[in-house]
Amino acid sequence: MASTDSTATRLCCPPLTETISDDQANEVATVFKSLADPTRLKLVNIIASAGEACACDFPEALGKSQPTISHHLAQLVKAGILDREQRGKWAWYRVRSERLADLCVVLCAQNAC
Amino acid sequence: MASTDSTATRLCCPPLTETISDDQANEVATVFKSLADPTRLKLVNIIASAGEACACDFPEALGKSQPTISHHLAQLVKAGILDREQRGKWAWYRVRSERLADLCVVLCAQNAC
DNA sequence: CCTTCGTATTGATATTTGTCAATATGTTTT
DNA sequence: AAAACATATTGACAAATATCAATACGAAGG
Repeated sequence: MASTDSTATRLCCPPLTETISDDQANEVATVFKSLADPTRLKLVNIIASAGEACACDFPEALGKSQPTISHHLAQLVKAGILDREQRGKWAWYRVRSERLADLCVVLCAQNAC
Repeated sequence: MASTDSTATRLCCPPLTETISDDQANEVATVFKSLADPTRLKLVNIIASAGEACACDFPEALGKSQPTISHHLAQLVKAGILDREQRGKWAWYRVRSERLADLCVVLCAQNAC
């Protein structure tokens, strides 16, 4: 039996009593996958630390081709990690903090906190 | 310019002022990668919710072959997510909560909280 | 309208990855 | 020592992925 005491004060969220479903596992894995690449992590990090950032700056900042950057950004948007906004001919990106927070909740549910 | 107000009370940890290094990005990406698979997520979830679990139960529980399970467990151990303990002929696994908490810190550093 | 320029898509390729059958390793029991 | 059983490793293969060159799309500005 598990040793979780459900009465204790917890920092984040309650521990899971049931195991996650196939759908949940697939969904969460998809989001983790979007963060499981150094280039995408750096994109998120740059955008998060700047508040928002233009796609035009990433190829030089990361030493990757424009199509590669575009591909990674699209993946992050599809996973719900980034928001995209067109401004004239430039594309600006922001981090969706709630989505990152969702991941924290998942981690906490595995007794991370 | 970023819109982060460094004076505000924060739940988890301070926001990053500098972007992460190549090494950091590679390291964190590796750990996220270990969680970026539905089968591995379920392994972690089962082990976390039970406190500890024996490898012998996973093939049936997850509908995957024994070598496949063994491979996934090895990846999680290598990434530091699981601890392995040999008991007689059985292998028992536990979740390394600190390592999951480390990921929360990374997420929080991207303004997740 | 035509050009320019930023971004997205397509096509191609090398690498990585998830999976299982077959086999090896290692531990316990007889 | 030999048999039995749990786990790990090897080999093989299909599928997914990261990357870039070439090209297409779309929005400003002349």
